[in-house]
Amino acid sequence: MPGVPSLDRPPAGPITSQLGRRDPAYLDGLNPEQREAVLTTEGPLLVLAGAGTGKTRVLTTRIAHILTTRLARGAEILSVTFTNKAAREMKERIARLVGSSVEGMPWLGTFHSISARILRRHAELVDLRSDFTILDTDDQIRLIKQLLEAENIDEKRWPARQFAGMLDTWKNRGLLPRDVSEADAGFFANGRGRKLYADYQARLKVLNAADFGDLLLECIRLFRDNPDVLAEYHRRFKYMLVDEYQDSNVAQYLWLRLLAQGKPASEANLCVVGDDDQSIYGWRGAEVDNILRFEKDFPGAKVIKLERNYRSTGNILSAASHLIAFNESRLGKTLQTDVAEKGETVSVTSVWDSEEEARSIGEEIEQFQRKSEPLNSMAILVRASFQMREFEERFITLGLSYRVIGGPRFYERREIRDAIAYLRVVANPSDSLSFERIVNVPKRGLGDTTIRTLMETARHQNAPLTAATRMLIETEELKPKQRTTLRELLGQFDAWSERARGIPHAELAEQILDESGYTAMWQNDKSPDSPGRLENLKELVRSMEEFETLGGFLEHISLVMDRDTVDAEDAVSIMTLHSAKGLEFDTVFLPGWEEGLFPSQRTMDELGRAGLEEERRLAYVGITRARKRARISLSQNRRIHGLWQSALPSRFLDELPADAVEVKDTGSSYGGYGYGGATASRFNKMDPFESVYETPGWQRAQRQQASRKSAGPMTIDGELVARSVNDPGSSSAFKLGETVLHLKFGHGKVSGVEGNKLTIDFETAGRKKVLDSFIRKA
DNA sequence: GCTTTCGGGATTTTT
DNA sequence: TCCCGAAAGC
Repeated sequence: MPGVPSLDRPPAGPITSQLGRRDPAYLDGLNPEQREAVLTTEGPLLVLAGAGTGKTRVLTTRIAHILTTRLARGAEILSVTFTNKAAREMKERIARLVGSSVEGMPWLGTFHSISARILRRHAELVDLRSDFTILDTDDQIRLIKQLLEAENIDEKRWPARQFAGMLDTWKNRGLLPRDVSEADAGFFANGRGRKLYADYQARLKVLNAADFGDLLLECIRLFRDNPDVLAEYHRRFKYMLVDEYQDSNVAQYLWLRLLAQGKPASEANLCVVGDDDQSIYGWRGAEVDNILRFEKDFPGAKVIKLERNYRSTGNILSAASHLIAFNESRLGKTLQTDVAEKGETVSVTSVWDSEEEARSIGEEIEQFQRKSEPLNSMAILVRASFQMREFEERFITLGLSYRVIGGPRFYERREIRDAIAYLRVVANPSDSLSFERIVNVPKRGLGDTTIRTLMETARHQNAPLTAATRMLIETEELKPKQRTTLRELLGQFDAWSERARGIPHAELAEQILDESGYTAMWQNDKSPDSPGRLENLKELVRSMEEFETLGGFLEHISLVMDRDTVDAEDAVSIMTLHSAKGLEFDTVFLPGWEEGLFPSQRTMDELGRAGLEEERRLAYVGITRARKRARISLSQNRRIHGLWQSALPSRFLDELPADAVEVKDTGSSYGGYGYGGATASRFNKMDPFESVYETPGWQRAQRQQASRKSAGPMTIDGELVARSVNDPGSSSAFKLGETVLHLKFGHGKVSGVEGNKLTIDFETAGRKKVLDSFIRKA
């Protein structure tokens, strides 16, 4: 192991000096704070790592340090991440540092994969068998639908999706059926929410299954009810590390606390790393509070702030820091850079509509491309995925290669889930849900009636679906045709299970797909996406080869829903702000900075001030993704759900520091009479427009104006929503030739009406195209 | 049992 | 506006 310090050093005591005269190579290049975070191995430690401050480096180096100084072996370190991607990355980096394989770190993984591992070992203690199935959202919803039907609950009125969402929320909070308050559960299906939850859990046990939430909850139950088991893990884990701690939810917190209880809280060797300013998953149950109160939970915890940013230019950091400072609930960090160069200013560009936004960003990208900037170094980060389409369309026209990150995941595709269902039944014939999924896929002439009979028998006999089917085909209960079909299908499954022992599982999968008629089903399908589906199936078989056993592959599938898109092609990335966390690019485009879209109105409605702060953190995440250039844009008009809506500039724009920001105006690009300047005004304190339209009075006026128009536009936080141009009942209240007043452009005469878009000749500003919601009669 | 049509809904997303 | 998922028709 060249370059790695010898393994027989004495355990590290307080900091460097005892490590020997010369520091080990892995500490090279760490700044003092990072180094301290690595070397403070004993006791609780909170590392607050701002964006781009080398968080992952600290984590991996810390583990490398523990390993090389022999404080613990790999198997004695618990290190938890949220995503499989992060876990994979850490494994790779530790391997690079320590120079050996990572096989020795069995407890590095996500909360869920580690929980699954623990549960399989002690399954019988939580009423499961060790081969329990892990349900994903899709399975979960199918199961809930069955329950709703059994309870005679109208699925139209009480959608299974909604209940799945509630279950998720409860499980995130660590609530069992008995803990759910009536108030919480009561409204669903007229007070049957709690019973449904209990029924659902009972059903899971019958199916020998656990959903994602259960992986954690059952683990918590296991630890609480079996102190001896918990003690075993206390002895095992000498060091615990948690990445992205700001994203942890209540259940994960409880899980962690139990595991940390082996010692008094003030002595726990627990290191959590995170950034309260990057907590963007509150809507999914993450509790920023976990990180905010770490010091209370673990008295005497050391807190180390990493504030030196190695990623972005001064202007970008200044913009991000200035913005995030508007949040009240934060621990407070300030990013600093050693680089004297401030770099390019952050630009804010106002455009007429989202089409122009896509066009101008496309042009800019082409310019960069001409200057030999790789497309890989550029990204477009949007708030909501519907914004992506406009860019895709534009880039296709331009012939600009792009890739969409996120989006429908590979393992969620129908053909993949079907194929997996076949494999699951082969691996575990009592997997009723999977059997049910594919029993009539491809179509085998088994309808509702047949399947219902199967399920009822299974319920009466308290047996898995396959076993029930086996029984039924020996009776006269089914029609001869169906009986034969089922007998043949079961025969096929028997044959496959038999073969599973003899041949490689990838090969087996191929045979199953062919012999079941599944491949043929898509080959005969004329729809345009069937070739893609066949391609995906091939890809699935290919990816199976990487696994030793079928079981190993299926476990991976259930827990690792992401797929590495190792895409060599040079392309611009398009993704949501959420999926951009943890990534970085030279140039980042941030479109759609408009009130209602970003910050999202819905978040603010649902979570109030906390929601606004989370949106602001999202903006912070977005800006800090940029190394050299951040380009913000906003559109004055946006079509959402087919409705034209006028938009006000995002309040976040006001929170950017004037000296790091440059306001551009492409108003002219809309046929020469674009409605530009409104944004500029937000940075120009002389302009009356800004001061006026933000006052409560102006907003009230707008609201009144809105309510006066019958069936008129809705009000969004005091802002008028533009009406559809196509809506005949909503032609503008303004007439040609009428004299009007615009808050920015002053007096003018209406020279054109097009739905609620008006062309107006202003006395001073000339001809402009504006929305009527910005206009008052003079 | 399979295909068409209608209606409702429409952020962010991992495991 | 557009897409997806459940009832009606063949």
